[in-house]
Amino acid sequence: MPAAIPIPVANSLLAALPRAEYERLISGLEQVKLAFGEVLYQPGEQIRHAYFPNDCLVSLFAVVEDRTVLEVGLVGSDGMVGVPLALGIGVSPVRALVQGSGAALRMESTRFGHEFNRNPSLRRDLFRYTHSLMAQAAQTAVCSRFHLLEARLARLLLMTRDRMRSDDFRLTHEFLAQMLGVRRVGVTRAAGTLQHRNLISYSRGGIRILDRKGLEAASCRCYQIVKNVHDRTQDGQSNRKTSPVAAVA
Amino acid sequence: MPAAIPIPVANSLLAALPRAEYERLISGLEQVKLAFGEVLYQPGEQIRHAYFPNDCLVSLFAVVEDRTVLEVGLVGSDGMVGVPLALGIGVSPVRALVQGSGAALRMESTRFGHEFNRNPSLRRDLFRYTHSLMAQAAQTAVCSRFHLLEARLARLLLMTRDRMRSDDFRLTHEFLAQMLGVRRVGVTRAAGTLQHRNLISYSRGGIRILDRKGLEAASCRCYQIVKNVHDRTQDGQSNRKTSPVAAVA
DNA sequence: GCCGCTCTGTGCGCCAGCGCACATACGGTC
DNA sequence: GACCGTATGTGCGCTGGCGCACAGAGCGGC
Repeated sequence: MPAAIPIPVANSLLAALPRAEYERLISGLEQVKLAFGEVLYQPGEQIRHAYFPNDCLVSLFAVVEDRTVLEVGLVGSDGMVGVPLALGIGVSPVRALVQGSGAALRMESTRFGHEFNRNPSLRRDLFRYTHSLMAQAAQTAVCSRFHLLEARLARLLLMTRDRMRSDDFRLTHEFLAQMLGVRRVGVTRAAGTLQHRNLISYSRGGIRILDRKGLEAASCRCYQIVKNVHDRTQDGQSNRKTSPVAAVA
Repeated sequence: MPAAIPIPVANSLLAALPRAEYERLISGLEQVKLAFGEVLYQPGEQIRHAYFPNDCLVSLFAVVEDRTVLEVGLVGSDGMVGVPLALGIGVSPVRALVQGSGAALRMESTRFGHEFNRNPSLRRDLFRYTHSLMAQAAQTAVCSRFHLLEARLARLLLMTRDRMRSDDFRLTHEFLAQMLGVRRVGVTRAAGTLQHRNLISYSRGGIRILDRKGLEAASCRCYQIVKNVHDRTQDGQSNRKTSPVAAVA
């Protein structure tokens, strides 16, 4: 795909790149459509591509056994799937699963490694994003240990909203249950309560957020904690001139 | 502390450095004694130093509220406290608390930033270590969601053992409870069972592992999963000649 | 050798979420 | 417009861990 053809880039990591670096990168990027349920990585397996979501959503799952699974990260147009590549690691520790279908740009792993080394802005932003993902995983751990399902569900819906940049999206109870590491029935109950409180409405695989503020109030603090880290580390990302890799903020 | 004076370095990250890079680093390192219970970082606060444990042990906690806390990482002589610095971040998302007193080397944050940029071997190893920590956090999340306390306790003891390089260590039920995010009484029960099975023995703040193999059998798979990632990413760390930052393994 | 502090042990009622089983409702297909 | 697959809703008994309260037991200090 020649660099001359403009590709719509909603992905913030790519959009924040200075023109020169962006131009250099774009020739290695390939536009793909990711379908719901598609598995991008399996734990322990080689990472083939880095993915930059444009309008799709990818969940990262820590896996014990095939059904014993918990979401530890959620990647939308704000990030990249494949951060281990930025750390010089070629094997994924998690399962990456497409939760909302849509478009993404991807780059083959070894090529990504080269571009990454040559592109200081990308490097800086990706390190920041990696940090934000770590914080997300850590907070998920406490959260799922201590908080009630209803609050956790609210948090998950809000996180999904932020990454989809939309108030309604397709998502079944079954799938939400997997992400939260609970039974489907548990989600049905919790979602029922939220709907009854007029915070959301849903039917057959579709969810709509009616009252964002209310949902935030119903969620646990973990939502804000993670969001704060994310906002703090991701802002001021564009228009930088110099980009020391490890400048201490 | 002049580079000429040899400091005993048990820390694997430092020990693995090529002589030249090690020499350059050592002058910025200061030896400190870390006392049990000392808090090195608080979430949201500035990171002042990077710490390289020699024979102490530091727990990383994700925090919701002051008492609502879960261990998401355990750092011994195999690693470093302060990995956000390697990602260009100056604020800690977690609480770092000294769990086993002992010696460590530390370096002031901004200086660390500079050395880190100049030192390709350190950079490579630290990125790998960062990845290993991420995997640890992710696995902790699933683990504490799904596994029984007894198995989780066994896992924690094994992880402590590996990082202390010793079969007995000082650790109260109260403290173990904090790490696991459960009541002290829960730990007392679980530890009682493990002792009754002759896998460990303990009394008043001291724990000894009697049967490592048995304890592994009693623990959940998470122990091996995390250990595998760690071993895989950390081996072949010494005697490298070239060190591309993001070589894809 | 006594005191006091910290650490460990036990009992009891409670509850969120589990596993299982089954009932209902929506929506696309032919 | 009948059918079928998928999505959602309800009931019930079970259990791991919780919160609270208190009982012993080791160890250091004086």
